[in-house]
Amino acid sequence: MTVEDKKRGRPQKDKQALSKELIINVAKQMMLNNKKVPSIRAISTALNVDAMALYYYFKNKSVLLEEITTSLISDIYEPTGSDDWESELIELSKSYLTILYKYDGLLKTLLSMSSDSPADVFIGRFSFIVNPLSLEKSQEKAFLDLLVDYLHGFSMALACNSTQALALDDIEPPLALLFQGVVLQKKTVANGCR
Amino acid sequence: MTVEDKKRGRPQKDKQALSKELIINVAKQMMLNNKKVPSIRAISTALNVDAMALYYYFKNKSVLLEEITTSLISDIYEPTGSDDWESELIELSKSYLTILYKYDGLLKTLLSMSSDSPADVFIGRFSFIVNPLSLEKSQEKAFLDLLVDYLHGFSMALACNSTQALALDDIEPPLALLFQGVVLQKKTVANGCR
DNA sequence: TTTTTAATTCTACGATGTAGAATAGTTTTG
DNA sequence: CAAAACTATTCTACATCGTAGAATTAAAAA
Repeated sequence: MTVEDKKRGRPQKDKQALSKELIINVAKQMMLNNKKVPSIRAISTALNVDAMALYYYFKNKSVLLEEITTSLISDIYEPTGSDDWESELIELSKSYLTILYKYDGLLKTLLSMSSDSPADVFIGRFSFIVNPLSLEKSQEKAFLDLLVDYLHGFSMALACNSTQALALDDIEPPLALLFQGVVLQKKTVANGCR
Repeated sequence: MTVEDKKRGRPQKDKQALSKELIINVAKQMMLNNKKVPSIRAISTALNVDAMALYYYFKNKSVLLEEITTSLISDIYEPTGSDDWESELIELSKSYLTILYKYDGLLKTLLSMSSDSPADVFIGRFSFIVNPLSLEKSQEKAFLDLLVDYLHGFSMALACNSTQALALDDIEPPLALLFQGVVLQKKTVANGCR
């Protein structure tokens, strides 16, 4: 009875607002501001709505987080089609890391999602970029696995090392090593050097 | 007033038990059994002690987790000194992953610890194993960074993919790629192949 | 013997996720 | 047009969590 005293029941048709999109957007904004996953109550407060209202739109919190995660896909770097695959991969990696960094706490959600996750999009774009290398299937898989798990690990390290500032460029030497490995492997096979 | 009704105050000298070590050991065992970080209350119940008793030994839960993490160091593979650095690194990596897998939820703790963490021990043993390669400082760092972050990422993937069984061997192709990169890089420099 | 210190339990608070019911509009149906 | 069904919301309540602070009791020191 302080100031607010919301009326129960379905709201009148005029100014209802509240929708999946609104909830997701507000939650995303809170993640950006507070650098952590907000509580259901915090989101609902920001929306000026009862906490349980969110459960009309999402079965539970983890579904909400999954949908937030899915909605991040559009932020992932879109390869230009240039044949400078190394630069393209670096660009892709950095944009992926930036997302994981900005929306801290979503990595676990992302990894436990079966599909529609930014990881899948990452994989698709990786394949596209790396296609001109015409690597063997198994080689490409090893390359990809090493890369994505590396990025996930790096992103966790970023998130935990609160002392350090974001040092995205730190991925370059390891990536360079990785790329050289792939390149040299191909060249070696090609001209018989050993 | 069910059955138990513990006496308050300092216990008599005879059968006190309770110590840092006991708490840590019980907590570790619970992590192994339940595959997750136990709550303070759960640990104290297992110890048949009030929850707040644990706070006499640890400032807060995260300190307890840090000490658990530190205590895992002894489980990390000790290199034999063999000059087969690739096998040694694989062995080291697998033992590290096994720990991270068995004690799920400790990765975050580990990453935010400033020292005495298994990661530091890992780094030390890595350096030892890789020493005969006499890599340049920056090369060795890139190698290490790529490896540890890869392992951390892989371990997260393991922990999240609850459907799959532990597939430690899946790290071998990526590691092979990584190793080949390092090796070929050296050979190339050595005999001028390009 | 008194005082201090050590080791414990009790009570309680503020988060958190969320189940279940009450409520009040809106839409559909007879 | 009234009744029934559905939709979208608030309210109340619970279990769990970490942990602050005080009370309590035994042991150790003075």
